[in-house]
Amino acid sequence: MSRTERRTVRDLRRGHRAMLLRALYFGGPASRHDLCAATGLSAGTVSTLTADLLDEDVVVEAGQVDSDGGRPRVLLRVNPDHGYAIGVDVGETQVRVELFDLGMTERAGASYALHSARHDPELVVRHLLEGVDTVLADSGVPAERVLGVGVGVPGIVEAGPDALVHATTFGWNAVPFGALVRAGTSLPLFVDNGAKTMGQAELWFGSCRGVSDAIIVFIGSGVGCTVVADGAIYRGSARAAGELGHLKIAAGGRPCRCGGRDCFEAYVGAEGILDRAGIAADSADQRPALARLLEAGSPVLAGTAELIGLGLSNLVHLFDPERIVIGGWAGLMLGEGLLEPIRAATAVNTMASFPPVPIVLGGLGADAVAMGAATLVVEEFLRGAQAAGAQATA
Amino acid sequence: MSRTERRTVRDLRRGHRAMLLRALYFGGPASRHDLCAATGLSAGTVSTLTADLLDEDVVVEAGQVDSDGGRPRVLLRVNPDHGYAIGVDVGETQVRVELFDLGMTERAGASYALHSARHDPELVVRHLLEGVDTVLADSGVPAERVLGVGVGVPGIVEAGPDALVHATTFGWNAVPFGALVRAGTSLPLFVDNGAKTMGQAELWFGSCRGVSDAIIVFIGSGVGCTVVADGAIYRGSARAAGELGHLKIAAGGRPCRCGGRDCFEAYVGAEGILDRAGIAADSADQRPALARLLEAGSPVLAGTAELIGLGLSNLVHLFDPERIVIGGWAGLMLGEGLLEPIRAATAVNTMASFPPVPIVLGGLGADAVAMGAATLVVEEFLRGAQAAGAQATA
DNA sequence: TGACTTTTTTTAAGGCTTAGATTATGGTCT
DNA sequence: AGACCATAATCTAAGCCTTAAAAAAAGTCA
Repeated sequence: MSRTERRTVRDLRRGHRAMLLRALYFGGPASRHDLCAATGLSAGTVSTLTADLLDEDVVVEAGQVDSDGGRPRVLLRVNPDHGYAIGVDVGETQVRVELFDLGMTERAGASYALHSARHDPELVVRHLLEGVDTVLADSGVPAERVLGVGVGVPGIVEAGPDALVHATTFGWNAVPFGALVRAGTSLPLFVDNGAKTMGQAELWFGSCRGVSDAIIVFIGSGVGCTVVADGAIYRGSARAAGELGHLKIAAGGRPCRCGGRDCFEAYVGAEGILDRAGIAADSADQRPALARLLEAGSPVLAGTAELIGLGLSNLVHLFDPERIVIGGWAGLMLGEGLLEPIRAATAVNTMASFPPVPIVLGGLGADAVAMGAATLVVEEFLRGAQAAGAQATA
Repeated sequence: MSRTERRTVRDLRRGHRAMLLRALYFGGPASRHDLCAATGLSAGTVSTLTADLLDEDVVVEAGQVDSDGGRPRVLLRVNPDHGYAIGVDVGETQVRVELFDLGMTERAGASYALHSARHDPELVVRHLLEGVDTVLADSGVPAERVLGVGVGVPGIVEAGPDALVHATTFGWNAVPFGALVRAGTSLPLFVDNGAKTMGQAELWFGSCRGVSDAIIVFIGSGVGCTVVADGAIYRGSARAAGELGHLKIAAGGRPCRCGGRDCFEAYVGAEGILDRAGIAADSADQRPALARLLEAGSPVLAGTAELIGLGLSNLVHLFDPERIVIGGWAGLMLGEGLLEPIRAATAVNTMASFPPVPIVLGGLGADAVAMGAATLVVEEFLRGAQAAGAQATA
């Protein structure tokens, strides 16, 4: 039943243009000849398409490669200064705003601490807007060259212009986050779950590069995940897929902050782990508290690895991924010491007929959420690839 | 990263042709004018494409619709006799072979009983091949008009020409099922997991018609499921996705026939239910035994509904479906009396931020596996839509 | 019978890709 | 140094495809 779109002969060109741009973006500098091989297009088509892109300054030349007996090939690459993307991580402890060029080099950043029970949407939005102004000023990038702002938030983000956010841990219930931000800026806006933006960052630049079926698990205070199916993020019918944190994994009856019981997150999220170890920590203190716990050792940790493995085996059975990545600040901390037990527990709980699934740590650190949020903007750019000005004023 | 294919101007026509054929196949009889609206193509294109299809006898006229003041529209539909598809259900208790025309009307069928511990691959293949000969003879359809044979088998089916099958319950470990069948027939062959073929049948003709994100749960002796993502079946990296049966759901420690513990199937599959109720039944006797249990009532049943609801809530959290369908012979039997408790248990275990998910029973009965297997053949036909002869001899 | 509707087919125009020919650019051999 | 070769990039002619508009077909209604 999968929908196929009507296509005109011009869509071919648009599609090929996007293909070429993707190949150039992810395939580093390449000559026109290389692009023929990468895209399967003929030399003539590559030639005219690249001429367009060069004209528009989307692509620039990047030196030559000496040949051994022939005309040297001219390398091309996406112009990193053609446009910029702002990524925002709305986390439990802070709002982090970063400005990237198209090459995903960070040009400026700003952070605003949040305190427990002070996750007022208006405050968060004020921080966000101030952050945008700050990174623009610090980097000297004019606003009209910014292709958009991507935001990663906790909880479920409904589709639609208002981007309604449901985040139980923030006490947000259908907060029109998108509408609030749009009231303060005219930049194109993209809002998604933070675990998903992290997943996209790992998919594009981290431990999942080139993998087409993968799962990226985010472990912070809470737990979420990104499912990558056939190279794209799987979102489900209401953009709520991947709510790994509230999977029911055991019959111990442990209450979860979502109001339910037996949720995965209540056992293996940082808050859950600390609580099970008898440590009460304010959200801002969880990182050091977890670090101390890991250093001191605790019987809770072995059980945590077991439970994570159990959860991951469920993901393997249902999604059959090629690879699993563990990220998020707590996930990265846990992974340092517990990766082997987690791998073992996952294997034990997985049927033998499944091929063994590599489990690795995220390669981008804890900043991946903001970077991934910026990739939402770049994704749109790669799809359409209009000139920067045209997009910003649309 | 999602791959885009290079396309030539002729691919446009091929794509539009397939689009048109799909619209006609699923949209019932329609006039050329209707097809313009359905596909978005211009009248001219629809006219030439349908002319081709009529020439090739893929499509036939199906009467006229009287107009009120204008040229009457000529209705077109896919020619049901243009080709035929054979679907095979390799189940725990029998091998069922059915022959369908393109309109999915059953033209002939044959069954071969299997007995416990007699799931020898060679025997199954012999039954299958004999069944194919029988349905051809009974229906009078010449073999060269058969577009292919689709087979639904238990367990995991690896991609590749040999179609290696791993089915622990049959004792099959990497059985080259496809190779064995191909040795006995030259018809195009499609092999997939039986739960997935059933899912595709429900998606095309049953309780999931027109739904683009759904989950179809198969409950028989064991348990499996089909994940429909964006109108297509989600298969994962090794075609093993959707192994719902071996999801870990509780910490009761109940052993599963897969060798693991706490598997969903060990609790809510027919075998598991009967076992928990203290009834030992040979695979051939499970249906009547379960029927008796349901009639007599048992405290095990309420718990079963609870556990099914728990499992379904996990699916909701991870996949965010628009709808859940319960099928399979045991699922349909359980659903008659337990659908409400299952719905309630699912809702209780699902976070409030999820929209409520309708849970319904399969609409095609227990024969859906074989029908779905035949749809694998039709799916290929709709993709390429070559003439019947050309495909069979390829 | 003639005006009006609606459906289909035909026709002219414009765009796209490809394959092959041509031009550009530099190395290699004598 | 100059002729010749190899590789890269561009140009050109040919073939398809879709669309929009015009024309034809087939009825209804006054």
